[in-house]
Amino acid sequence: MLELDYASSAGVSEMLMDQQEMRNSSPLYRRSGIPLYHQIQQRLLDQIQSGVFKPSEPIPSIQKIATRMGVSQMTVRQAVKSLCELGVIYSKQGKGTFISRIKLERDFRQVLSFSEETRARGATPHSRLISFRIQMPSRETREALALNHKEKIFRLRRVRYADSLPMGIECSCLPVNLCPDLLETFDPEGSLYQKLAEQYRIHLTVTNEVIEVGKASDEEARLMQIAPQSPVFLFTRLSFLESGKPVEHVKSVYRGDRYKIVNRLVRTKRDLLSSPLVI
Amino acid sequence: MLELDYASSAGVSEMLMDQQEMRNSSPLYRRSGIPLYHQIQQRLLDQIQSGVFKPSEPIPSIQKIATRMGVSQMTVRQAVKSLCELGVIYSKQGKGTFISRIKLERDFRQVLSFSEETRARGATPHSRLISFRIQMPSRETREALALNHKEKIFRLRRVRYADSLPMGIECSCLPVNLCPDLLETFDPEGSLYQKLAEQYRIHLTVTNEVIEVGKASDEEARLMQIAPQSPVFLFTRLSFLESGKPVEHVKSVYRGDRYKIVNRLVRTKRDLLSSPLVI
DNA sequence: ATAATCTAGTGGTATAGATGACTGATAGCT
DNA sequence: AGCTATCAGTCATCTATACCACTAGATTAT
Repeated sequence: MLELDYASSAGVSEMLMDQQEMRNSSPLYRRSGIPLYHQIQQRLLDQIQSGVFKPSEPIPSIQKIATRMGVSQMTVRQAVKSLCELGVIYSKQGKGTFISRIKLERDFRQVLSFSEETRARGATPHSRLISFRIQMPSRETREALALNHKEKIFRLRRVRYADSLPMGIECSCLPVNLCPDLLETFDPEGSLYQKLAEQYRIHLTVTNEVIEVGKASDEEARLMQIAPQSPVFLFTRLSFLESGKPVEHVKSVYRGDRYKIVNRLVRTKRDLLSSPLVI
Repeated sequence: MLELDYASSAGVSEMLMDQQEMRNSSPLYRRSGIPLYHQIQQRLLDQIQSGVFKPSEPIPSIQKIATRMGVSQMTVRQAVKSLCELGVIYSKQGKGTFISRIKLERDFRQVLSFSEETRARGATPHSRLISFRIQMPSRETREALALNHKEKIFRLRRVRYADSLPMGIECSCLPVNLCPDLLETFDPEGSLYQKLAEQYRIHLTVTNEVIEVGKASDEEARLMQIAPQSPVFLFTRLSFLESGKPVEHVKSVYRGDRYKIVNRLVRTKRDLLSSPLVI
C-alpha cells in the first residue's frame, strides 16, 4: 500500500514525503550509493549513543523500525545483525533487542600498520631506517611466504618511534616480484602499508600473529634505549591478501615497558563451533 | 513455480523429491531445526575441504547453488557471507567467489577458560588452589565490575597446570551476589566457566583483555617453578554477559617460556570504519 | 587496428511477505 | 490461590523476486 510512495519519492517528490513520513528522524538517502542497511546502522548507533533508547528497555522492534523508516525487515535486520556482531546490542528471541553496556575500547586491534596503530592511539609515528635491501630469505621466511628456492625478498628493518620515543624494531620481508621497484620508490620513513595500497593496490586483509615474550639483546636494547635483558614483546606476523597469498612476513621486538596489547575476545556461537571447526 | 514442490516435500513425499532434485549431493533437511543456511555452509566447507572445487577457479555462483539445492539466493548468500567472514572464501563482485588459501591455525583465540584452551591445545588442564574466599574488592576490581561500595567479591587464586607443568597463576574475582553459594559448591580444581554455565546459567560471551609483559616476582617464580625476574605475560581480563554486565575480573601471570598467543587480526571493511567507530 | 558498445554472468542490495518459535501477560478454569 | 490455555509481540528463518554494479568477452562502429 505504501510502496508506491517510496518509489515516487526516490524519483520525484522527496521533500513532501520526507516531512510526513520521517517526522522524527532525518530521511534515508536512497540514491546516495551508501547502502540503506549501512545508513540504518549508523542511525541506530547515533540514537544509542545519544541516549534516545533507554539501556534497560528494548530498542524498537525490527518490524517497527522497518515500517517507520519505510524499508523492508530484511534491510533492518542486516543493520541490527551487524551491530550485534560488534557487541553494541544483542537480540533475544521473543523478547527484543537490547543495548549492551560492554565497554568498547578505542584500540581493539585490527590489521593495522604501526603508523595507523600509533595514530589511532593519538601519537605521531616515525621511523628510522636500519637497513633496506634485496636478499635471499631465511628458511622461516621462505616457508611462510611460500617462495620457491630462487626467489628473493625485500628486507626492511626499522626502529619505530611514537612521538619520538623508540617503541620497537620491525623487520619486514616481502617477495621482490610483488613490487619490483620498491627499493627505488619507497621512502623508508613512511608507511609501508600505505605505499603498498596506493602504488600496487595490495591490500592486506588478514594477519596471523604469534606473540611471545623474551629479553632484549644488547643490540636491541641499544636501539630501543632500554636496559639489556629487559622483558620485551616478540611478534611474528604473516599478512595475507584476500586470496590467501602471503605477502608480508614480519618479526618485531617491542618494548615491554611502553607497549601493551588490547584485545577483544568473542565467544563464537554455533556457526562453526558445532562441527569441523577448522579446515 | 517450484515452491509448491518444496512445501509438499516437507509435508508428504520427501524421498521422491530428494532423488530427482538433489541428485549429486545429499539433501538438505528442512524440518531438522538446523537452519538451511547453516547446512549449506557446512556443505560448502566439506566440498572445499575435500577438494571438489579447484582453488584457482570460482566456486559455483550463488544462483547456481540456489537452484541446485532448491533454496532461495538469499539463503545461499547468508551461508557464503559467513564463510567470507571466516576467511575461508572471498567474493569479488562481477567475478565470482573463490577459495582463500589463508592458513587457518587451530588455536585462534576466543573467550576460553584456561581449561578449554588447554584442552584445545591437546594437553590436560589441572589446578592447584592457593586461596578462595570472600572479601572486599580492590579499587581496580570494584571499578571494573561496577560494584557499589558495600559489595563483596569471591577471590579465587590458583596455579594452572597443563599436563602437570605449571603454566601460570590466575586470580579471578566475581561479585558475590551473582552466585552466592559458590564457596560451598565449587570445586576449585575444576573449571569455573563450566560451573558458572551449568549451575547459574551465566555465559560469558565477550572479554576485554590487556596484555603486558613483566618480570616474575619471587613468589610467582616459586609457584611457577621458574627463575625470579624471568619475563612473563601479564593478563588483565574483564568478561561480560551479553547484556554488558561485567562478571569476572581476572589478573594472571603466565610463564613467558611456555606460553604464546596466537591471534588472527582482520581488517574491518567499511561497516564501521567509515565513521564514529566507537560509542 | 582501435575504440565504443552490447550482453551474459556474477555478487550486492533491497522488497514484500510467510512461517516458526519463543516470551510474557492475560483470561479462564479448577 | 494456583494452574492452564490462549494470544499478541517479538526475533529467526526463509522465499521469490527485482534491480544494481561490476567483469569479461563478443560485437560492432570508427
